[in-house]
Formats: sequence, C-alpha cells, structure tokens
Amino acid sequence: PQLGTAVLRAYRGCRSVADARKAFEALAEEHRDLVSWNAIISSYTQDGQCSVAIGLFQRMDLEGVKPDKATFIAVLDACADIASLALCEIVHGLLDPELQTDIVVATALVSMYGRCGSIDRARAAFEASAAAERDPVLWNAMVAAYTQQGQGREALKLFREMQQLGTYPDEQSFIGVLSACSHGALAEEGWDIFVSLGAYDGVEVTQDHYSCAVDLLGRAGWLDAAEDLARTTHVEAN
RNA sequence: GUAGUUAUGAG
Repeated sequence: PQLGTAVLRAYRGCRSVADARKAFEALAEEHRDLVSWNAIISSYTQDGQCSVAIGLFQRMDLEGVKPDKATFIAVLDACADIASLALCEIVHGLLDPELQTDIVVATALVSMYGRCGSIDRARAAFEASAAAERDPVLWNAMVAAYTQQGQGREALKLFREMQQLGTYPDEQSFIGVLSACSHGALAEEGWDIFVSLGAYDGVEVTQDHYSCAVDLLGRAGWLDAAEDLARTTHVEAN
C-alpha cells in the first residue's frame, strides 16, 4: 500500500499519462490497490482517452479489484465523453442500487446522460437522489442537461425551483443559468438574473459571469450593450 | 493518496 501511494504521488507530477501508466504497470499486482486503479483510470478520462479508461476498468474487474464510487465517477465521465447511450446504460447497470442514490454518483449520472442527449434518463437519475441531500452541484448538472437539450426554459425553471426548495446557488449556478438563457433566447430573464447577482451573499461575482452576460447580450443582438459591458468589465477586472 | 456540475473564447 505504501508503494502504491508513492506511485500516486508520482502520477501527480507526471505531465504525461503515458508516464503514469508506466509507473502503474511497474507496480506488482499486490500493490495495485483500488486507489491506484482509480487514479490511473481517471488520468485517462481527464486526458480524453476514454476508451483506454474503459478498457482499464474491464481489466480491473478481471483482476478481481472491486470498483467503488470513485471508479464509477471516472468511468461514467468516460462514457459521457464517448457519448454512446448503450455504453452508458451498461456501466449504469453495474452500479449497486445503493451507490446510485449517492449524491456524487447521481451528479455524474445526470451529467453523463445529459451529455449523451438523454434528458429523460438524466432526470430519472436526478429524481433517484434523496431530495434532502441535493446540493447546488447536482442541481447545476441538471440545469446543464436541459441547456444541452436546448430546453432553456426548463433550465431556468429548475434554477428557480432549486432556490424555492432551499438550495442556495453557487457561482456555477449562475454560469449555468446565464448560458441557458443565452442559448434559449431568454435574454431578458438572463439579464435580470445577472443584475441580481450582487444580492446573493457569499456568491463571488467573477469575470466568468461577466463573460456570460456579454455572450447573452451579444446573442440577443444587443451588440452595443454587449460591447459596453465588455469594456466596463475590463476596467473592473483590474 | 483517487472521485461529481461549468458557458464563451483560445488551442
């Protein structure tokens, strides 16, 4: 286990996944524990080499290492990238029912199905989570799924519902809802939300929020306003 | 020690 940990430290310093892989393969099998499998699989997912990640996941199973929550999160992410609904469903089917209701796993499922174009399955995964545990990250994933389907109004509705049900939005919630508005021809609604940002204590208004607002105005055809805001932003950013 | 949402732009 100590050796596995040392190799993991090396992974972080590796600029290339290939180097990490060499280190991983050099480990004796008894030192390849769950965490080192998870680390190498997620390195591939993050590097965009998703079919390699899936292949390692299969090999892990062959070697008798039982996947946990972190494994599935990396693999679900790989499935999302490959965008094959069939593959998504296979991996989803391997999840313990107990794990499916985990908030972090549910978020990965929502995101995966959203990115694969299956809004119904995304919604089902959302609904399968315990309502009391829903946090802004999960809500944001669901909002993004609607946006990806071109359902801006639904995305906006969900953003409001999140707050009505007592979940306080975070920075990303605003990025998500502003982009929903911008892609869904909901410029007025989006602008109102942007203007309201300052009233949310604890939410730090960033350059990214301004970029979203500029995008929103630009797509709505309000080019002068977009340009003005972009100029103002540069001043405020310093 | 590994793990969830992220628009625009850039590559």
